[in-house]
Amino acid sequence: MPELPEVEREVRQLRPAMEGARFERVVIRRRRLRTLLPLRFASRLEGTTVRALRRRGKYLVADLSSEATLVMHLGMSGSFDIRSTAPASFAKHDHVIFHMSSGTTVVFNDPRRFGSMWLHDDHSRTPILGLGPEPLDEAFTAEALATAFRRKRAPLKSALLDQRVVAGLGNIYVSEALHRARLSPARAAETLVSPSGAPRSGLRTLVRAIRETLNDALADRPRGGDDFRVYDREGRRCPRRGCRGTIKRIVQSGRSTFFCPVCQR
DNA sequence: GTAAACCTGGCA
DNA sequence: TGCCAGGTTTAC
Repeated sequence: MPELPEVEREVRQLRPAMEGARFERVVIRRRRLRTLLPLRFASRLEGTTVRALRRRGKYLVADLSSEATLVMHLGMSGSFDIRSTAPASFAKHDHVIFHMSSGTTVVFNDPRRFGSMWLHDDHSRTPILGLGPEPLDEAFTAEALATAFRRKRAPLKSALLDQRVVAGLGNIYVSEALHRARLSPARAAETLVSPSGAPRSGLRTLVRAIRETLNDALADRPRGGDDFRVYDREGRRCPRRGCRGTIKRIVQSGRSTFFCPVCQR
């Protein structure tokens, strides 16, 4: 469940267990995640304290007392379990276990193993380095997006999935935000930028729509099913007031996109 | 640019 | 059995 709102929720839940706490024992049950955890991963972590736990895009970032940084990504199916007592046994896909000095045990579970972790001494070559702006930060403006979209022929859908353009959007919230902005996912990104490089009005609408979509998702309780306007709603009525359209599913660069062909242009 | 690859599990 | 899944990277 991992786009920006879900990762943010994960970070907020982990904070009480991890911030200010020390890694007492780290157990790696499977080293081969999306990347291979280095041999000394556990020993380098043990004894260090988490100064702060934060989110950057879809990454969780722990700043450590050792000056190193622990970066974590949930992939498609990763999640953290917080247990107040050390579990007697582990589930099939429990890959990494943090025994914290706070007394809680944090278990990283990931059936598909698309998630991973990195431990960096220096701040170079971190996966978070190339990320675009945080969509909920002030730096995420129509002007900033216009720079990224200028002469970009890619459809809006794939342009917004590009984490270098904006960090944290995924397949669900791109569909949701584009519907809210009444923009077609197939439209070329560059059509929202004027020849001078200035943002067109649709781009301002899009920036607002992205913010609202993410803020709504953050305010809600965890996803429960019928929470989306268009995502996974092929064949259903468009939820926009007065629109008689039907939600369509198309495939763009190998991934499902849901939209209303009537009100999204 | 898009397709395939990395994995497992759930569902028609 | 085959297809689909909220991600990212690598390879045509």
